[in-house]
Amino acid sequence: MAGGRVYPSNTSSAGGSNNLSVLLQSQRVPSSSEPFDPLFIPGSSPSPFLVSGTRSMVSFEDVHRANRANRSFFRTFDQEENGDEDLDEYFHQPEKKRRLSVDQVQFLEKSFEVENKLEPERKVQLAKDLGLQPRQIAIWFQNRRARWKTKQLEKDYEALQASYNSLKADYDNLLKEKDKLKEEVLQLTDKLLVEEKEKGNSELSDVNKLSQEPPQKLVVAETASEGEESKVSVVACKQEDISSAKSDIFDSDSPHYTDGVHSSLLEAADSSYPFEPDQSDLSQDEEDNLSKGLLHPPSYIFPKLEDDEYSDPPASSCNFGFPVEDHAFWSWAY
DNA sequence: TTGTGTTTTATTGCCTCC
DNA sequence: GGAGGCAATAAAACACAA
Repeated sequence: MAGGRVYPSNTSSAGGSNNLSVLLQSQRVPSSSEPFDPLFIPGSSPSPFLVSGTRSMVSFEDVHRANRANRSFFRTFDQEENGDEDLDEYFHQPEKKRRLSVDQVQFLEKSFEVENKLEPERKVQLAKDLGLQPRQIAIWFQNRRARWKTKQLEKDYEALQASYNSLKADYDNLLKEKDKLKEEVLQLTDKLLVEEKEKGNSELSDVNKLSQEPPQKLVVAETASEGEESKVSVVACKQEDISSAKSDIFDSDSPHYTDGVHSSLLEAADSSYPFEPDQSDLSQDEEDNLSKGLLHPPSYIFPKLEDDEYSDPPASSCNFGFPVEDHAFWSWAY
């Protein structure tokens, strides 16, 4: 026994049987046709249940008659009591567990719905009403609470799973939307690059025509608006990405630079700069190469080449025209 | 009929509360 | 320290397929 607790054995009539149950046991002579009538003692119980100890020898005419077809412990009793010769063996064999009747269980269920905890008074009252041992009532409530807890856990789990599935669906939809937007941004970026490239080509041909003119003409390009400058940087950045060879343009270690000063500028200042030779003879491919920066870029594309920016290309040169603050966007998009 | 899985009843040991 | 609750578990009762 746990903790010195002494429980009257529910499977032993010696432990918990009262006088009534002893009387009932002694009178128990069920027949296969009417197994309960001999057990019925009119007016002997205030409740429809009259059980002797754990054997659950019930004599409840009302409930019994209403539930003859029900599977109850009476059926078990009937099955086991098939003749007088078995009776003696039955009464001497070790007590077996008997299930409560459907009506007893219903009664207990109703009581459980009202309150799942069992106060001592209620326990005694239920035991009286059902003709069971108070200990049986306590055990039933205990087991019933355990079942309720298990069911509750299952419900909680299902609720959590439903919530998770819903959230995951939302998340998946957001991911799809993000990919869609990402694709859209790429398409728009490409479109912008193509436009800038075309614009660059047309301006380049203008420069080629003007290359014979004094250098102060180029200053006009240098004083271009800030918006135009950023657009140009878009082209420059994309060029970087196209080929590593092109990065030489921005590399301070590149032979194209002299002490951080782009040679083209120095050469541009020199009227003898060989850039001038017959620009009109440039093929379309060469012009493309020029616009892609494969050749020395014209100063109007890279204004202020003398600045330290060129020895150490700013991060913003890689922002595809977006301000630096938009890096958060790109980190999100990629 | 029998083997097997599930449900129900009951026990045990530990813990908390008064 | 006793009463009662709970988790783990045993064991009987039951359901059901083969």
